[in-house]
Amino acid sequence: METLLPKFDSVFSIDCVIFGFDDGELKILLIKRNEEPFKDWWALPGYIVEKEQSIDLAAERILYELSGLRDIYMEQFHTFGDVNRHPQGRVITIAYYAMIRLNGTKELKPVTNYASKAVWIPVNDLPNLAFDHEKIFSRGFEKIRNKISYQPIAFELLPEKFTLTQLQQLYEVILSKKLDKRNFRKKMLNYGILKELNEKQKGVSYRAAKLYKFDKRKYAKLFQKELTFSS
Amino acid sequence: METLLPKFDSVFSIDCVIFGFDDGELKILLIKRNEEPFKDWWALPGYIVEKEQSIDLAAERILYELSGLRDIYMEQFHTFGDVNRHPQGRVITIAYYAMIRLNGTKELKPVTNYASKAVWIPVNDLPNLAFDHEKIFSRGFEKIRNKISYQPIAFELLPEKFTLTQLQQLYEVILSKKLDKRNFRKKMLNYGILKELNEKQKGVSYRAAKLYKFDKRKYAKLFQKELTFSS
DNA sequence: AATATAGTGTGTATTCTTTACACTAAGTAA
DNA sequence: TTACTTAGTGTAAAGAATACACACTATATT
Repeated sequence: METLLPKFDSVFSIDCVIFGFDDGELKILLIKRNEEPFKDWWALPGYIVEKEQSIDLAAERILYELSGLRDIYMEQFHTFGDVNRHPQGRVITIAYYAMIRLNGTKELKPVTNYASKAVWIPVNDLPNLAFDHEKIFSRGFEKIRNKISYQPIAFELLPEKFTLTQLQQLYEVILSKKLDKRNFRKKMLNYGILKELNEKQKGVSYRAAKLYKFDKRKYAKLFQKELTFSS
Repeated sequence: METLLPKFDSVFSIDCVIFGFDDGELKILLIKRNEEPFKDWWALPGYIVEKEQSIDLAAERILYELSGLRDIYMEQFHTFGDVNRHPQGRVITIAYYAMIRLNGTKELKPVTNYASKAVWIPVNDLPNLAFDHEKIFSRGFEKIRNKISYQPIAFELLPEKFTLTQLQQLYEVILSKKLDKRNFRKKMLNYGILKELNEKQKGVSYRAAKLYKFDKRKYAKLFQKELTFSS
């Protein structure tokens, strides 16, 4: 039966735009390529889909192989299919994004040698990237910027316990815009998806802020409501 | 250089979910397949991407070949890549959607014989579809339902001149929900993106309604504003 | 000519949400 | 104890969303 399909040499690949937040900066995960083409260039972690692997699983595998990161929930956001996007032939790439929390030092270690290293780079300070990866990144950034305005995705990027100021800073970074402190806090607290903890920030040389936790259960409820439309 | 890419027999395809609105019903474009596999089944218009064609252009071409429709602006919404979604091998499909206005009788005529015919079918009355096309359709429907709540995409589906009642009906169909007439009209008129015409509906056996036109220029302005976030 | 029918078109009060805006409180460091 | 830095807080005003009911008008029917 296979013979019925018209064929030409073609390949599917996956590229991942993985966001992290650290030090007040939004970062993405980049690898240094250790293969032609674009050997020694910076690139999004990405590789070729295997024959017997669904694209979602391929995405997980590829991210793991190139960075050592596992169990990251990624979501597909766009497929890039320009004819000449890859110098070696027709490669269509399916782009995924994820947001993860950087617990201080999350170890990055490629487990294949397609990449010589993997590092977090601030989005405001990106080097030139291989292939059309700058375009892919931009689209991914657009995606989360858009999404954050109707879903509180920011929590995925923060440590488990965070201050309201940290939360606000993250919104400001993603939206590229200053927000009013009082209104921001009022709104966030009103959503009722934050749990106030009996703990305070430590190690700061000024008044320590209260710590909060994201309440997933309440969020699930709220979000259901948000998705309905009233008369 | 081509030889560096690891290969297996694989194919990209495009599938299109094309929405139309007619007679108070939301419809999609289906074709009757004239090829194995799934010969004589209903399916979304879709086919295989050619070697030297970007996926966006391939989408246009494929839609044209299977339905005779041209110059339809389609947007990619998801890529489906389960290993066994196609019985003849590994086929990853990139799904596009569009919304178009059915000017009474827009002629549908496949120009290849991959399809024996193309027709509009109400979304509430779909037959079984080939491959995983039901899944693809659902996802596309979700997409427009979601989108309509923050962008007035409904205009793309209506004739150039329409009444507020028609507009409301379309919203109700897409959202699967009744809306309040007074509030709906107030809101729509408030957006300022409707141009009232000096014409009335004709051929109805009751009081004729005013006709309106969508004002694209004002919409562009409004939409820019919507995408910004205030403090 | 009168009437039935079916959809058009309209206003207001209430509640909720969003915005704009500036000072005091608390903790740390010298 | 003072200087410094960030945390934390309230209110008034404007705007948006909701709930809700009846008179008007064009046509078709008798």
